[in-house]
Amino acid sequence: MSSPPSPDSFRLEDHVGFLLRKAHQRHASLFLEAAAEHALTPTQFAALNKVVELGRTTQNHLGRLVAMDPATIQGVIRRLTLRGLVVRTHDPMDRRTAVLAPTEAGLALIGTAMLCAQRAHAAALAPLSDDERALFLSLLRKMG
Amino acid sequence: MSSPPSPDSFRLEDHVGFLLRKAHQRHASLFLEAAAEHALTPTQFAALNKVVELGRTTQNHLGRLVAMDPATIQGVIRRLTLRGLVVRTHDPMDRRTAVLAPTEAGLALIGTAMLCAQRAHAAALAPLSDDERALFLSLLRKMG
DNA sequence: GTTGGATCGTGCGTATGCGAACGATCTGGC
DNA sequence: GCCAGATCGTTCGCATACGCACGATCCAAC
Repeated sequence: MSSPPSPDSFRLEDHVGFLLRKAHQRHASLFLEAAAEHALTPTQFAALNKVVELGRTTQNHLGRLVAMDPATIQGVIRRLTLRGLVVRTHDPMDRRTAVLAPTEAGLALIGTAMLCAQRAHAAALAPLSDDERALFLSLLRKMG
Repeated sequence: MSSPPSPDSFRLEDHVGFLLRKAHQRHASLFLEAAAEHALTPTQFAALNKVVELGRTTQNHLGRLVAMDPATIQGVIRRLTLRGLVVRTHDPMDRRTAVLAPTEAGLALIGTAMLCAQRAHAAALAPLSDDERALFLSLLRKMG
């Protein structure tokens, strides 16, 4: 039934990938603006937020929770550690792992950072009505 | 009314930014799998697709259409040029610009690449019903 | 206890993505 | 004709993002 793709029928602007890329870029831009005072990226915030929530985790485990592969989470944690927001220790029971925990500075930062995240969240969803927002979020969650 | 964010009330998993990042990653992964035969990234496909559609464009103009800033589109076009999918010429009327056009190889590739893109599109939307897909896409478009 | 497979973190290479600064060029107003 | 400001493309630096290969370590089965 569907016609084969051709320069005439194919519309890049109707594709999920393209729309997701644009929406993601837009949120990232809004987040960086909202969190400019902390110079935190959305990725760094996600990682720091999870470290605070868990109190104590393994690096790879954290990565799985925030959807970052081991190579990516390594760089993110390195930058958070350099800024003194997270500390890395070692588990004598498993010498492979890097155990992460928030520092005082990390705990002090996360509160206002959450406010920035919520501003970015609201700004990104601004084009939608309340009903649409709830719907959009539930559909996004289904996309897993 | 809303309580201040705290480690208790704040849920990263409910935030647009986090969900958008995950959904975008998922689509990118599905696209790379679907287009593995061509070794095309979603970004490269978007750029190539638009070059074919337009036939002839300026580099920055193309970048605006596919939502890539000048620094990004430069690298994307360089890689497409190196692979012989796009040619860069110059407009004698405006010697600042780089005029882009698809090559024969680019035109030959785009057809099957579109099929790959549609497979990735369908796979990414697989968790949603038909109605949900249409709804999700329209909401995504509103997010601008 | 040894060993084979799994897991952890790291390093490298490559591809987006963007801010900032830059030289080259065009354009409008004079 | 000239000049101020805009536009074009490039470069650099930094931050995700991921595949791959690697050494170190753990664990389970024997």
